Amino acid sequence: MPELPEVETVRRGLAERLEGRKLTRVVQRRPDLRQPFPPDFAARLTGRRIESISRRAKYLLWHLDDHSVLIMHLGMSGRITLHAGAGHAGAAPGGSGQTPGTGRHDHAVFEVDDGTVAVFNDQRRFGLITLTRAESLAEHPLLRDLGPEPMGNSFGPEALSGALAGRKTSIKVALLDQKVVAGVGNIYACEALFRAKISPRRTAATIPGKRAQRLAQAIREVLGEAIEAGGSSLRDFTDTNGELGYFQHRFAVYGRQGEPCPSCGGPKGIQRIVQAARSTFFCPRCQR
DNA sequence: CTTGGGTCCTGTGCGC
DNA sequence: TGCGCACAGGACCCAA
Repeated sequence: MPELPEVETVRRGLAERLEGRKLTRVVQRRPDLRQPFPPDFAARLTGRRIESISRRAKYLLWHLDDHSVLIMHLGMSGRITLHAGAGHAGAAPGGSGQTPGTGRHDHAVFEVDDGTVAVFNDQRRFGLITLTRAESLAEHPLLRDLGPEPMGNSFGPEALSGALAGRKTSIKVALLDQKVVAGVGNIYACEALFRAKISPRRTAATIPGKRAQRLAQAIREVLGEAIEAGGSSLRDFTDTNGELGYFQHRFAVYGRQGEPCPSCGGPKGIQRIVQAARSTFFCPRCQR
């Protein structure tokens, strides 16, 4: 589900209400997600202060006051919601009236010292939660091979064409490789290629020069606009308050097979193909 | 090294 | 109404 813009939207919601707070209660409700929780998970977190919450690619990083870092990934269906403390008499969003954190797919619960409760929910359990040390964060196996942050200074046309050099796979499949650029997923790969007018079927290595410029620019633009819109909500995604994102209304191609191309209006319209077992949407007339 | 395919898991929507 | 299949914002692991 969540790609970079959705994870960034969640990060902002969490940071606003959890940074500076102390974890007073942590509940682990099953032994594993995509991988096992670390040993003594709840005990190692309880009493720790959350100093900051950052993001790398699609990973959320909770930096704690003992130099440990809580790493979270939302997989395809993960979400994190915040619920006001019991004394605050606010309707808990998405909680359907019951105690937050007790739902069928609520896998971990984090309560802080003002009573706010963060609930990690993941229907498909492709997400993960683990702990590491701040000193070795960059070398963590989950993070060490990630490519540049697309919104950062180390990403641009040169970095992109460098990462694509010699690769015979299609540009669409290459963009999903987190080593090429970190945080792009299926939706934004399709949307960026449309904006750059590049065919998703084009061989990745044939992108350098002007195409790499257009594509790097398109990736930054589409991700930036999606972050501003609070991400995209197709089926499960909500922000930490249970609110939907609205960038899905601005998709040019994703999920729009058969509709006229918003750019050329061509007769065949938007096509859907399958690449590496994922749907790709594009306009064969505009994208070359 | 790259690449393609299968896999994890639950849920929904469609055609028959 | 029921059943089976395709598909869903991701990313590992393994064989070739």
